[in-house]
Amino acid sequence: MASERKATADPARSLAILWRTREPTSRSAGQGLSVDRIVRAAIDIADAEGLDALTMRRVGEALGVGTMSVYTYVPGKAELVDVMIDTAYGEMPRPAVEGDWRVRLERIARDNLALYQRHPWMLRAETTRPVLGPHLVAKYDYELGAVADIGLTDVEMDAVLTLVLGHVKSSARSASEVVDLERDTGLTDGQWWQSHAPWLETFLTPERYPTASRVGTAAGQQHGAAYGPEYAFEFGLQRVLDGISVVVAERAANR
Amino acid sequence: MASERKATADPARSLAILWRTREPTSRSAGQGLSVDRIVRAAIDIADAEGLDALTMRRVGEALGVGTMSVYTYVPGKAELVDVMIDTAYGEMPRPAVEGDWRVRLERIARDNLALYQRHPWMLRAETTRPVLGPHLVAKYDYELGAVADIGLTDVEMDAVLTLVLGHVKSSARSASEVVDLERDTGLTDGQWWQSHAPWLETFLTPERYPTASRVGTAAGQQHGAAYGPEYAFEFGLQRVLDGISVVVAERAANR
DNA sequence: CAACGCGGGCGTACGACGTACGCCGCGCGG
DNA sequence: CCGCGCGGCGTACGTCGTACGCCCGCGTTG
Repeated sequence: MASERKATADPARSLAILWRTREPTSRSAGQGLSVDRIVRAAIDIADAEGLDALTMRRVGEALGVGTMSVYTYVPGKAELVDVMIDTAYGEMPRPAVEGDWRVRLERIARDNLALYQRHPWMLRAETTRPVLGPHLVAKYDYELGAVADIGLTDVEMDAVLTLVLGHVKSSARSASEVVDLERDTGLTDGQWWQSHAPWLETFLTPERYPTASRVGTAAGQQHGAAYGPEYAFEFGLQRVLDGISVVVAERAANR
Repeated sequence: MASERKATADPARSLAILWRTREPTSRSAGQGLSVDRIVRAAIDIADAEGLDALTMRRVGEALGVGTMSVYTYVPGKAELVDVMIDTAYGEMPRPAVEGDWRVRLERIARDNLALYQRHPWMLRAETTRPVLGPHLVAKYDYELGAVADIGLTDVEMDAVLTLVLGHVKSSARSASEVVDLERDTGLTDGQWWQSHAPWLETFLTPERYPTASRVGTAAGQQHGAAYGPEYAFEFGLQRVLDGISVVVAERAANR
């Protein structure tokens, strides 16, 4: 079986917790510590102060409990983060959406973007393959429903979803970087570009980098206008959906 | 100016190193330590053993030098990583490609994918906004050239590039996860899915998750056939390019 | 009703890590 | 030929994740 996975979580351990393989003992029922309380506290910390502030000691403190007590319910920090991620997926809405596949996919994209904005730490935590917890599976099932019955093969359906969600994640990451920057420097994105303008003019000269200097300036002003990442998200999303509609139309024609 | 940025690099410091603001002293010229040697050693370590193995002590050892000597040339680990990233961008090819914008963009996508496969640590390191080093700027300038003169606005050109590169990065990340998994568990991706099959059948039942179980199985078999992430990359890339061609055609018609 | 055993809770400690600080000793400019 | 500046580095501190073993109180059993 698995062996010396070191800096990374043991998927089997995470799965056991996620699917509640272990029933609560008579003792632990009621008050006292529990996986749920630990996960909730951990998510609160990460939401408020970021992944770097998420410390096992911090989690213990937040629960009024010794650091090592947390390890009674969770094998390690990596597995805790796995459970946090699945829990976050669990809080997403899954409404039945009126409209065609494009409307549904667009809705899914926006819901996922909102999730990442609510929990920016997910963008840094999801570095390894996500563990197949119950909420992730439910989310996957729900989202696949948006592209079912439009003539795609199963593998294509998966690929479409992967493409859309990948774009959302990229965009969310860009947006999150802007937020981080503002928090860390106290400058808005526009002010930041402006404060670096003299420096940029020194090195990013039109002679050396003709296209980059022109487009970079344009994109930078866009940022100053306070809707840089949002524009990239919207533009990219429409392009992706346009591209998907090409295959969908193809399949419909060949039916 | 900047202030208490803690776990993150000081961009001004990184920029100073990247653009060679400091000229080499008479003493340091010749043999001895240098930013270049440090960065080269660090990249070698990260390529071979991943970002987690990249330690200031490790870098010192690799150069036959005390740990703290590294700090003479580099203000800290975060800035070192910044310089590593820009250096990696510097080794990318920038050929003049024959063909239309689609051929050029496709080539760019493949070159970037190859970069991430050669340096998987970049996928985990590029979590904050990349520092505008000389090689990144040159790369940006080169890649913008692929979509210049096809009727897009400057902001749209930037958005197109962002979209394509975002897709490449997402795909590269998926592919890298598969490689990591194989290294850590000794199982191929297919074997891994197979070993979890009984478990999946227990929880991922068609009754509870009708679509997910069917599509997940199909996608899982695709992985077993040893081209999961590659397929997602190719499929997504063609969709993205299709989507871009829609705007391009629109612009051409309205000219 | 009493003794027991087990499991939740946790104090201490260890081995990483990044890096601040201050000391050397070499080699160049005067 | 001398002094000093700078490259090089040994030590040490604070932080992290977590292994290990102890304690105490509860639920179960005779």
